[in-house]
Amino acid sequence: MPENISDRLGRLSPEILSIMGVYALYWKLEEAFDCIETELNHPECHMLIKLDQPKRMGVLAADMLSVPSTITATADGLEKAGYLTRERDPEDRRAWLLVLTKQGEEARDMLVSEAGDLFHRASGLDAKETAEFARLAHKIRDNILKSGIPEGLTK
Amino acid sequence: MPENISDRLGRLSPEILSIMGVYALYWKLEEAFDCIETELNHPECHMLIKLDQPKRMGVLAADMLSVPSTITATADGLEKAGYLTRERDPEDRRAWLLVLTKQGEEARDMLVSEAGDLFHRASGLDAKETAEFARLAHKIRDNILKSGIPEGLTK
DNA sequence: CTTGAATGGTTCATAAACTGAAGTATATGA
DNA sequence: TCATATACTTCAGTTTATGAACCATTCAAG
Repeated sequence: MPENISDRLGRLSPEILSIMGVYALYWKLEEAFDCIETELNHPECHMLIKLDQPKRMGVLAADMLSVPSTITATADGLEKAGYLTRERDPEDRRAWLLVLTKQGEEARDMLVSEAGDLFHRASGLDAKETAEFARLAHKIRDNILKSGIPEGLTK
Repeated sequence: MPENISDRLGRLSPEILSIMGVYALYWKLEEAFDCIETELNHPECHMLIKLDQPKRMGVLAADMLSVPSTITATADGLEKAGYLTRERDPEDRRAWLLVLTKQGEEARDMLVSEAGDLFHRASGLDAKETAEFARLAHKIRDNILKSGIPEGLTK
């Protein structure tokens, strides 16, 4: 019965098409994340990927459009499992820097490479299309982080 | 202190850039969804948007990369609130067709228009870039639905 | 027909994830 | 030095998602 699943979407606006594509990809990636590193749950994977360098928890919260308490919980898990350590930020001793351990670095490298692979398989895009998609996605992310942090749009 | 939030991502692969962009956009859209129709929660919004025509619950589950029990719960909420009705599919009386009511149609129209607006504001893309992004996103979604339904990759 | 297996949804108990409000410690400015 | 703001933590409560067992209908054989 699932013959015409990707059905007549022609009349939908580019914005809705974009949103549907983004949601499909997000859901697919989340689903696929289950199958690589059983040790880690989703938010831990997300945080690990973002820790390409030591970062303050507040920065991560902004980066992940999340709130401090969520970041605390996720960091707790990663710290307890030995993937990172908390170090006081010398520039502001109220803040913590999350620093990956050796184990954390290795897990992150693995994750990043797996995720790249995943994107490739899930999206089905070739190199040129991927580059173009990445360019636009990067631009979108910049715009979101720029506009999303200072104000709040509604709250 | 949040001066260099969108920091040196130059060395990240296009795949990771894409993923980060997709996640940022997804999270931003989800956050923004909170602010339009307080009556509806997120999964209900998603389902409503997908119901551009009557659909079977199984089709929706495939479409949303979800499982039947989740679809049941979401449909229950929408039905109880008067946005849709269940009708037996005449072609297979085991299956239900989810059909939007007048109220559901109106809510959907509003949502679709709001979501389009949201995408516009969140992404910051111009019309040409949006069209290109939509083209790639649509292609990605097609690929995911095509490959995602039959097999399962790992399970 | 009648039977057995497959399919479309539902129920329910549980787990995973997120959040806001109140609290602690440090910083900053008057 | 004191008041206020910031960075993070704690915790209790909500929301969301899920798998396993279940019911009803269909389909394919005999």
